[in-house]
Amino acid sequence: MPFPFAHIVVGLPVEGPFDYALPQHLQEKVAVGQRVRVPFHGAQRVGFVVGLADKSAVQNLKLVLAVLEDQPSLAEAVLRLTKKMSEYCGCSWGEAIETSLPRALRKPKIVELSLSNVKNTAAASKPETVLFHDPSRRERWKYFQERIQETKVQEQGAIILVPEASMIDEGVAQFKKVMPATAVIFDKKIKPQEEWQQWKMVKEGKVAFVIGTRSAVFAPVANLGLIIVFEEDNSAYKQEQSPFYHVRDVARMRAEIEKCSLLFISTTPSAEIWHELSNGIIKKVSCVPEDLSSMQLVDLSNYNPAKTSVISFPLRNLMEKSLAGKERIVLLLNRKGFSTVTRCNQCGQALTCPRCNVNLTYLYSKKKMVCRMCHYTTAVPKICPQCKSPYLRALGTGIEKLESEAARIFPMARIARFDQESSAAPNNADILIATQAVFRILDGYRADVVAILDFDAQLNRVDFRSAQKAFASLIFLRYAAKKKLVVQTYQTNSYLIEAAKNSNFDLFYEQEIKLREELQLPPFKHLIAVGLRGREEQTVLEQAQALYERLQADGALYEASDPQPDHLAKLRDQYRFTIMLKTTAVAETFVQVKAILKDFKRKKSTIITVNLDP
DNA sequence: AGCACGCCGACT
DNA sequence: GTCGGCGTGCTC
Repeated sequence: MPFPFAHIVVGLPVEGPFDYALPQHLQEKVAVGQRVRVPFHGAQRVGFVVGLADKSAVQNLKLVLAVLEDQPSLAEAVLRLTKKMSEYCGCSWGEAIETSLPRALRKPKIVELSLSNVKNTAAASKPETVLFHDPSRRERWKYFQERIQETKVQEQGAIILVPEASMIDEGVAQFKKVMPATAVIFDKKIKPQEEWQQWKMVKEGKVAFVIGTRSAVFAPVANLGLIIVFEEDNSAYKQEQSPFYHVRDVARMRAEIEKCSLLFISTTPSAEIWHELSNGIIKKVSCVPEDLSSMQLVDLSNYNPAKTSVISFPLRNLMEKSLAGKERIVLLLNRKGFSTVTRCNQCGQALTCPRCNVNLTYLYSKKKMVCRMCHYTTAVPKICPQCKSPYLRALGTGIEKLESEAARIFPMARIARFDQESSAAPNNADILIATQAVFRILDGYRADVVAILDFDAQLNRVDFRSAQKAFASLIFLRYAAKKKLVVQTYQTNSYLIEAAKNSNFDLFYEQEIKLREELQLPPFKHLIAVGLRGREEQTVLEQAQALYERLQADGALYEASDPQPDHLAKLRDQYRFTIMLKTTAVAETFVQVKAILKDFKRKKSTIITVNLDP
């Protein structure tokens, strides 16, 4: 029986659904999950049909103008997934649907889809969630191939998620070893037209295996048997714009809705995932090998590096021996450029970015001053902009300065540098001096000795995940170094370093999870960051304070913290403050926060964002 | 998000 | 007297 009304959502941050009337000739053609063209607030937009009805409570309904496709581009399971995601991320249902679709379908263009002939076959085995813990990364592909084979045998499809586009090629190559040429690639960097072609192949059931980055989690695989997430602790899986979703969470929702298996393949799983091993929700398959390079600590409190060099004496001795044995060394220092601070010796003024207020980095190679946050670039001043004296000094060591220092200490060594802008690894360097960007090539690089010069900088960050991240990089580097990992630090007796030194994962996670519980951080409570930003510091702060008071007044579901200036309080000419909410009831808190914001927002031109578990 | 409607300053 | 500034409100 044809329905005369439709419930429709749009890709805007407005609650819906909105009711529309269906003209007679469209009633036969329209179905739930289809894209339609609708008039909305004076303009025409793409609407998504989320329901049909035989009556509506709203008077003077507008008419649906056109149906944009013959088959619904949104399967019922994806509709449910996006609905759940919207509640969980604090975005509208329409926004969630829009992010789930290829860019080509966000425009009101008419498309044709052939009907998929994929039959839904239930898997022979019961769906399960598995963590494959493989710190050496030697076993992951074998395990991956076995699971892909299984999925294929059960005539189901799979989604394979990798954190970065650079990992797609390797994934495809490994995939092809078990199944020649039947995977499709999803990544936001490909052209919209190409993305649409790939999407269509999956939607029409021509391909059942998808490999890609973040957005691939929404791929329209019809008979989904398995979702694989590589390195779920990687922060690239978190979208840093609205909707602020994390792939790990969306993958879990999807696995639950579609009753499919979920596999996390990780070197250092997140504390959130590890915590769920204890309650049996996730099953662990462990592959921790016995053989491992050694780890040596250099206690910086015994060697006064600030006065001499960022290369401590023990490290220097070790490097000498290593170089004599024709070994290859990687020195890690996570500061690009030559110097990190340029200060006037006369008035003490440091050169800062006019838009972000952070110290400008001096790039020796380009003879420029740059801001590491916003890439603001300026010429190197000859005199102090404040007092006009000519005594500007470059302080703080970046990798360019380290390079010249290493060249002075080891004049015979071949030295190369690697940072964000570098592409390939040099193949004949004795010493490679690098920032964290080197992680992406280290798997294919023979590094005998790796030394972290500024380990403490990783720990002293405000981010509550800094311990997790620091631990992850220590473990990664221990396996990347063939012989030895050297860590220069003041904190030689931290549990994190001890756990990494003894390759004791249980110790690290036990301590980390205990700490998270004490501080009531994820996974025990969720954080919702309500961020305010604007060009006038005073206005933003006043707004933040007022909003905080409003939130505080209705705070039965959550605890609200005072508005705090962000880590970078001024970024790209905007002042930023965050109010942090802690809660166990995410969806309910979002409903309340949204109600408060709706009533509050009618103030000034301040931008407010809401980010779950930042 | 955008787009319309609304109430206060410099123009023919 | 009007054009248009952005601040605020609403979208079936």
